[in-house]
Amino acid sequence: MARAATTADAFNAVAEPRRREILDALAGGERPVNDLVALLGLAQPQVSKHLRVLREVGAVDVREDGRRRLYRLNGHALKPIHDWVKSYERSWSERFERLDVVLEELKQQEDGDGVSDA
Amino acid sequence: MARAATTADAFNAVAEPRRREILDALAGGERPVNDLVALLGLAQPQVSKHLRVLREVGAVDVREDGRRRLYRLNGHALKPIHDWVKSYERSWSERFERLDVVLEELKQQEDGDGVSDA
DNA sequence: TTGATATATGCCTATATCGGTATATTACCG
DNA sequence: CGGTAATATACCGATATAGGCATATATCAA
Repeated sequence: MARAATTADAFNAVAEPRRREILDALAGGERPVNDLVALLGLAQPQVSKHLRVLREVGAVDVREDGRRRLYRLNGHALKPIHDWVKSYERSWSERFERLDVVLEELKQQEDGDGVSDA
Repeated sequence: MARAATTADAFNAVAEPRRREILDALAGGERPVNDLVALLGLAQPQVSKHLRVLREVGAVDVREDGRRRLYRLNGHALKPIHDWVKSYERSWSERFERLDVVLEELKQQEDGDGVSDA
């Protein structure tokens, strides 16, 4: 079996740096494909392909405008990523480290206080 | 060119669901490989391979203990993911939507107040 | 109508997977 | 020492890429 399809979920779609760049560019607002081509310095077909992947996982929406297609960010598709990674925030956040210290102290007290059902 | 290596960065490493499961399991504390094998219901070699990928991006650390190897989570490697995805939080968070409303109102007032250099 | 512009798609190649199975390596036990 | 347990690695096969290039499609302009 090969690796999961990039269109399988947002995690896979976003693993490609170019696609993250595209999303970052779209964070500034709706844009036609050629704008992205110029901004990212990629070939047009590649940009279209990346946009297709992002569309398939729901990270962008398209709107027709004459011969142009305007792509818009739909950050909601990224929520699962945020939700997952958020639970690891305590690993690096000083804020959470302090919280852990406090909780540990509380636990020590509790143990010492003999909060048993005796 | 093929897809980027899973060891290229945390984004790629974490795109694989099994590896996320492994990290989730390690969130509970240090564990030997066989524990993970049992927990995830995967074959041992697969677990070892996934652990290798996670090690290469720094998401886990290993410690030797006799013939076992104890793996430990190193969530710090996930910070870049968190940092990136965090900026999209406003896309779905009601909290940020309300903030946007407030900011918009402030902007309206400012415009109406004629804060010009005239 | 003819041509130019904007975008999507098809085809090709090289590559890095991911799972499965067998095996090598190292440590522990009697 | 011989055997078993714990883990890593090698090899294989199938597959889904990602980029490059050509081209189809549709819209606008003269």
